[in-house]
Amino acid sequence: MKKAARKSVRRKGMAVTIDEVAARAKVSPMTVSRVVNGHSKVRDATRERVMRAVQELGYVPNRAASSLAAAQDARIALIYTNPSAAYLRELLLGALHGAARTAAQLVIADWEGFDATAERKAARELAKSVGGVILPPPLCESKVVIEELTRASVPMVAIASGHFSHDISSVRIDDFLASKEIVEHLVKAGHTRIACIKGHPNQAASTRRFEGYQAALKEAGIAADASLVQQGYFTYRSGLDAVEKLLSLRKPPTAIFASNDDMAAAAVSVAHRHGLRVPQDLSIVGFDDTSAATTVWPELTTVRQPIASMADSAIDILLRTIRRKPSDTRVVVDHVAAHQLVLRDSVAPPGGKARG
Amino acid sequence: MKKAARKSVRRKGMAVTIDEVAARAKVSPMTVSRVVNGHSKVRDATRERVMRAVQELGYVPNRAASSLAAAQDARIALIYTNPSAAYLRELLLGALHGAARTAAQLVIADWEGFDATAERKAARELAKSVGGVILPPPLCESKVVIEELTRASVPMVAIASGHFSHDISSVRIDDFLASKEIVEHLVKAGHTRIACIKGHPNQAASTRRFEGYQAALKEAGIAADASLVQQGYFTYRSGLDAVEKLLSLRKPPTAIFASNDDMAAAAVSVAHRHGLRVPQDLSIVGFDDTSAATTVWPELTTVRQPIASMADSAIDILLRTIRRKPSDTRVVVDHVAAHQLVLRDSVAPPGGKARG
DNA sequence: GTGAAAGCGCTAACAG
DNA sequence: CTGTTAGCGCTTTCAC
Repeated sequence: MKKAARKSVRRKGMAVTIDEVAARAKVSPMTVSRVVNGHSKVRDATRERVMRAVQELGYVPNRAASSLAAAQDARIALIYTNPSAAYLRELLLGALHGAARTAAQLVIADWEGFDATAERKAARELAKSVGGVILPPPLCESKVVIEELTRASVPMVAIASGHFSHDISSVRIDDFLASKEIVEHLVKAGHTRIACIKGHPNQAASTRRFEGYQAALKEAGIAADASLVQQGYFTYRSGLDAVEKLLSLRKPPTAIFASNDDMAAAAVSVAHRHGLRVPQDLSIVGFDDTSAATTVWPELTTVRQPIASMADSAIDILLRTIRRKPSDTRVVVDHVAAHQLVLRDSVAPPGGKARG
Repeated sequence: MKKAARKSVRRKGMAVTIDEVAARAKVSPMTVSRVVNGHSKVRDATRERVMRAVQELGYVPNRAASSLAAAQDARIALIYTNPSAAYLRELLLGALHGAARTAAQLVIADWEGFDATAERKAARELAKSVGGVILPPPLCESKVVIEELTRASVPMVAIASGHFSHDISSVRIDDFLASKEIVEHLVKAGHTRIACIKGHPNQAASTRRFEGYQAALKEAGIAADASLVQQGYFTYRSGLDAVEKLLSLRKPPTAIFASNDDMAAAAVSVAHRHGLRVPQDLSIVGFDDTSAATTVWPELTTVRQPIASMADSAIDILLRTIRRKPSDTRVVVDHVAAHQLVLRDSVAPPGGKARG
């Protein structure tokens, strides 16, 4: 049997290697590689033979070996500062999925509480050790971070940034349109006194969402009422305060549009504290469709922002940029994902009657 | 200059390699490797020279290359079913940290909604592709999963399982003691009508926590009152129902011990809905110290279970087992992490007065 | 203590 | 369409 595959001297485990598969399928390892990675130029019969061998042997490619060989040493950083648990969970899950899919190495870092100096230092440090960076809000608005990373020519992608800046790539939804649609949903239900809890002022998405709210009102011919607009900061706590003020108004709103689910959940809590039923006495809608939306009772009508799959896409974009030859011109992409209205149980017509 | 390091033909990136560091420090790559990995047998002077070179060049070892060379192709799976967002966030963060530290490759999978058949199939599949598995509750109680994985001799570690079973390694806290302590805290504040919302019956930790509650009461000489014990399922929603029942009692409790933070947060919400102030009219404590505890107002007094660092430890244990020579005897470890009482603002003496 | 040689498992590049 | 060659960057093994 001169067909014997290379002998492994140092192998510890007993994992199946590409050579064993190749031997079994009677092809070269290279062909196996092509089949496994879905390259096109392989005859169907060959492909099938290889697949069968893969199946029979239970072959799983060694990520370490392929990244090494492909020189795709792509380390990608995902840095964050105090997002809600539900938001970070989505972000992490999506990035992890993308990293597994592409064999990228994910580096997670918490930059909570960094001032500009610390941010600059951390960014400089980061630039030395990774090939790309994912920037969720509010870091994607940080001049300091973008400046340092740009200087080191480390590709970045802003995720859910609310707008496209031409400086860096971004993966986002159309926040304006999304919030306009959900406020229109409230209008269609018959509401005219619709309050808005704005998001954190340091984030562009907050502005977009507020503009969507204003646009929906304007198109419906509803006059803007400044007393119905409260500043929030995307946290549950800030939502508590904002709604407390709203419900203490002489003429309180019949519906509340919160700029994210956490604040909407807070609204439900305060409404109950005030003895109001949701949605009969007060309709409430959120934004993002994180798990916060389905945690509370009643479950929230909201807009789905597919954060996990956005993070996944972000990794693709980064990898594409990293693998591009340096000679290629720099490309900045703007990926706008689809949002989706999610109708649940927190909206009813005004006037105390439950929804049909 | 015949010192020139190996020429790289296929290298895409510009990352610093071990050879460059070696050249600069005038030692062999092997010595650099030893220094970087903290092996002992290196002269101090040499070590220092290498460290300086590493520093100056900004060298970061290539994980892919080292895992490949060390044949530590350790793929570790973390599978989960519907934990709360806050819980999963901690789990993910910890596992990610451990994976980055050790160059293990993390595989995350959602097994939500699998029946026994699907679980068995998935476990069999998983066994073929990973070297170790982390099992958070309730999967760590799944006979089917443990059976399949044991049969394939894939090392597992149960995390936060509530007890040690001798079948598989576990990383946990002492749930009994932890809950006993927090209930004692309630007792010390003067409460005698202390309710308990139990956790999901499919998890051993639920039982331990309930036993801790009972023990604290017994030691304080407080008679058990079955009407003050409600079944919960660790979800916010189940907490809502349980507390609703508790507060409708002719003689409602003055304090509630919820078996996790999500249910405690639900308790706060229901209390408010009933017009009760927390903690003046009702004290509430949780368990875990996830972000749910600090999201609500007032912030919850709870017991900290260091989930993230437990996940991190789990990876270490798995790796140690995986790397052990097959000839070594099988070792099952029981790692009990320290819990910690976290005093915040949700507890006051009974009788309507705020805490000093 | 330190170094030289020999791969780990895979894939880019180039033949055929 | 398929195979051959030559490594990717690191660590093991075994000399010295």
